[in-house]
Amino acid sequence: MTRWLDDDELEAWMRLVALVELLPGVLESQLKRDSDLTHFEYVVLSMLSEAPDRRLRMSVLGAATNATLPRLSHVVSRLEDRGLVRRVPCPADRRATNAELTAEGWELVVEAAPGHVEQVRAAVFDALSPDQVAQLSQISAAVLGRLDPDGAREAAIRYR
Amino acid sequence: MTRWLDDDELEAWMRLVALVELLPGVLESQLKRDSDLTHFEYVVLSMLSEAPDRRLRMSVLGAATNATLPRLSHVVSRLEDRGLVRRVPCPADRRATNAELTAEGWELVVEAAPGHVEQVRAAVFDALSPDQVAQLSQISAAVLGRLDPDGAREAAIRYR
DNA sequence: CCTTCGAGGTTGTAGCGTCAACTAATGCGC
DNA sequence: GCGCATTAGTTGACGCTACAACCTCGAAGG
Repeated sequence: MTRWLDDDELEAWMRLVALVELLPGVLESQLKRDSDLTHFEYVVLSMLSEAPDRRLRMSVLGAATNATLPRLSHVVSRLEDRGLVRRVPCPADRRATNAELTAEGWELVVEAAPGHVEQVRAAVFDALSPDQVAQLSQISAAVLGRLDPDGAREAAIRYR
Repeated sequence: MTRWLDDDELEAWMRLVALVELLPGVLESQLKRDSDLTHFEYVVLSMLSEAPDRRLRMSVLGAATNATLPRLSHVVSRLEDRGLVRRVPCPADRRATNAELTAEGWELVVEAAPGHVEQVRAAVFDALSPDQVAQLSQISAAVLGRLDPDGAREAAIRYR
């Protein structure tokens, strides 16, 4: 009945699972050590830093970072406590909240970015040929299409 | 100074991050719903089910599943409470502990496996051509080499 | 032997994410 | 304009993971 994975698929799957298990930890530890940030916190700050007026609506930010709203809300609260982000009620729609990067937040991302990018290079891109980068991009896109049939594709905001 | 990511790298990276963020959730929810298991719990049970005598030392199991020992210990405790796994002190080395799959544990994996494999197909392999599967395998291996310079490669125990 | 060091595991705590419940505001139908 | 469903977001409780402290056993050196 069940179509099991053949040997090639199995090997690919085992490796992908290992990658998914290990990659986050590697990113976290560098960011935590150097900037006291979670990778997800970094992504949030980074997204804000690229947005017009360094400000985004919670729901947009959530979609852009692939996060649930509760998760984002909690994280923004922590960042707010640290003075890196500010919550601003949206005048247009009074249900909505805008998250806005503070000056300190901006400084922290700017200072965290180089180390993070280097870590990403060291962990991922230094191991891949240009062809493989293109393949990875295609493959990820294809899988994302399955994982998240709707949005998430417009997370194409600049990451830097 | 810093070598930023070029456009292709950036796109690949954004997609990979999204994949790493979303894939676990998709796996978890199917397993949780159908078998009340975490993906990691499933992997643990699965590894045990393929091992000789359905038994492995904690440290070996930890290496095979890319888990830290504390994490594994906690998980095994939970599985033990549910009667799926049994801890057996190792007679040869009295520091060591063997985790052993119980009959109930075996039954649960056997019954959980088909649904899980189908989910993996639906989420990943159905989206990829055979060439892409091979590419993914290569790419993952290359990155893993950076993430985990030593072991983890011998996680080649059968997954089924 | 006896000491010391390292390996193998377990336990406690604190932090992050999820889920469900809840509040508040919008907009649609009539 | 008045309900009612829907959208936006927050909050609290619970579960899982990481990290650090700890304990026990084995092995190596003298």
